[in-house]
Amino acid sequence: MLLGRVARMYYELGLTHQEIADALGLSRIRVTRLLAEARESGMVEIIVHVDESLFATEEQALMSRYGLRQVWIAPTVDDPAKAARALAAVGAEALASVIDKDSTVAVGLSTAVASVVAAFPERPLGASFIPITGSGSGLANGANPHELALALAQRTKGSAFHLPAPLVAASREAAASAHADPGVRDVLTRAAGASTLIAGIGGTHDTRGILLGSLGEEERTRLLAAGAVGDIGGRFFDAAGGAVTGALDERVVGLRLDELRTIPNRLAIAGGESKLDALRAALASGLVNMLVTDSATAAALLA
Amino acid sequence: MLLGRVARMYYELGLTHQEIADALGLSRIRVTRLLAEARESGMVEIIVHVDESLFATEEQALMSRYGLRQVWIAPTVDDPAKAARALAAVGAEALASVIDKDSTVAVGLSTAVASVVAAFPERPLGASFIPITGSGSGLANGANPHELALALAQRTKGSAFHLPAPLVAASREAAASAHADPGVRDVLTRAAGASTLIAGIGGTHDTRGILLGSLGEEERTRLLAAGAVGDIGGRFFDAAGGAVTGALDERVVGLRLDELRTIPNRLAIAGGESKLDALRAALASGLVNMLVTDSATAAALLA
DNA sequence: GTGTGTGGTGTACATTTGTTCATCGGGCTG
DNA sequence: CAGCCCGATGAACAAATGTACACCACACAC
Repeated sequence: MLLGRVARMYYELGLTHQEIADALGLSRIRVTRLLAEARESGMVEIIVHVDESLFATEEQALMSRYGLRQVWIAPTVDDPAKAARALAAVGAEALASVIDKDSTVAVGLSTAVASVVAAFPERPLGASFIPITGSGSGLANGANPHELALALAQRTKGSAFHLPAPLVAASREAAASAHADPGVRDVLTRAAGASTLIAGIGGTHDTRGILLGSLGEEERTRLLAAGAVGDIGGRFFDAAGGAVTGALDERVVGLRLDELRTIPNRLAIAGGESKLDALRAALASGLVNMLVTDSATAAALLA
Repeated sequence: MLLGRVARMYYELGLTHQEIADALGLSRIRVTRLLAEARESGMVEIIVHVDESLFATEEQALMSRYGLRQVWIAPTVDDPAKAARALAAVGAEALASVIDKDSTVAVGLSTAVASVVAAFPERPLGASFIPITGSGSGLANGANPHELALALAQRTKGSAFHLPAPLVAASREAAASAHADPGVRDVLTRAAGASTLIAGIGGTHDTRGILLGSLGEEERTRLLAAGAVGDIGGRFFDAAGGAVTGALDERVVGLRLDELRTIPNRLAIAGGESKLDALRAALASGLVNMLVTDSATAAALLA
């Protein structure tokens, strides 16, 4: 109610925060916050009436080059925080355009997906969201797949599933027994039967990835030696898109790459130079068939 | 094209003017101006999803008190310039909601109408606009009724008529001969047959009105002595809404009050204490049946 | 009661946005 | 060709907006 008054006074009547505050007996800062809330909540909708995309030609080129269903490109910006936000905004747009109320969406774990979730507008699409991996134990908040699924479900007034298992179990036996749990089994089966996958792609060039950052040095060198160039949901793959198996892989709880491939719409979100090798492999091998990236990465993928 | 890129980068991706400028090789100031243009041109649309009006109860009260078809109220603000803009924004909304492509709109001359025109969004409604009075000779620009009609026609991709005559002729004979001109006759007949009237209301308490300000002291006292409390399009009326005739009235070129009354939708835009008496008379006598005003004036009209 | 957090609030500051003004160049007129 | 006007441009400034931080009140636990 107050929200609506403030929003209309600002956006329709062009008053300043201060003037609205004076008129309504609030503090300016309060008005500022109410306006932010009004935008967040979707009460204020800003539409730019332009049909064609910002990078229509590059998107077209990437689609035909790698046989992709759809590509979205965000402009590359210097400030990394801003770049992530821009990528996330485009990613949110992409996700929103791909899903509808009948969609079941498998949700991967990555910082890119996390920021897409944060940028996702509240809109009653009513889809279901299912994590494709277990949760990290001591991870920073917002970086658990079920948190992401839950947040998406809340924003779309849809439903979320929870995968009660760790992302990386302590041993291969522990992982096997987690997979054997009926609840886990059920959720993973649902995830494999999803209509859409949204996932980030981890690179192997730096140690900032959620998973890679948590591994020991030894584990990392073993992965690199096995030819790993990147991962989706903790499942590493090589330059040809083949699964990199081994000790780590056997401890991961989540869908395998061959299971992911059964999902019809597979949307990857990734940008930046460190992801290039991983992206090339994932795209060329058809691991994903839709892409959200930034313009510099797009150019590199086309070169 | 550039406009669209800039608008999307700003509103959809949340980049700052500076960042967009850097990315596109423009100066920041240029981006600022492009964004202003994008908003002006309607390329950027901002919708606040709130059903009820800001002052629903007051609007309802005014409607039943004076038997009006519709009332719109803008918040009262201290800064007069801002207050005028807020009133104009609400007035533009009101006008836009009242007319459609089949409307013929009779346009009165007043500063309030002029600012509504300035605030009117570009939208292809395609109505016709017809001035109800002649044009002032030496008036500041933007304050000629045919300029207002023309501007409205441009913004709605509609058509405008021109009334080639002075607002106040030099003598009653000159006014009569102007009225006798077939072109003038024709336009005034069209105006009288309009579906909608939009007009400001002039008060008699200060000399800032477009018309009143141009009159001599003697003329003014004569009007006041005759009981004039306000005017619409140069036609003064008394507290009962009756026409104030006399030397000035005979020199005015434009529709008479009884002719205005034949227009079905009669929308007045006026606010401020100096207009109160005029508004009361116009509303109570049914001279107008729709009103745009500010909240303080609304409260005074209800008291 | 005391500690401890949590949500809401405003102050002070940093950043972003908008506006004014002087300048520049290009085209038109005399 | 000079003179002039007009629109476009950016620099410099003013205003508006957003954010980090400190504070307070309240609730809850011990």
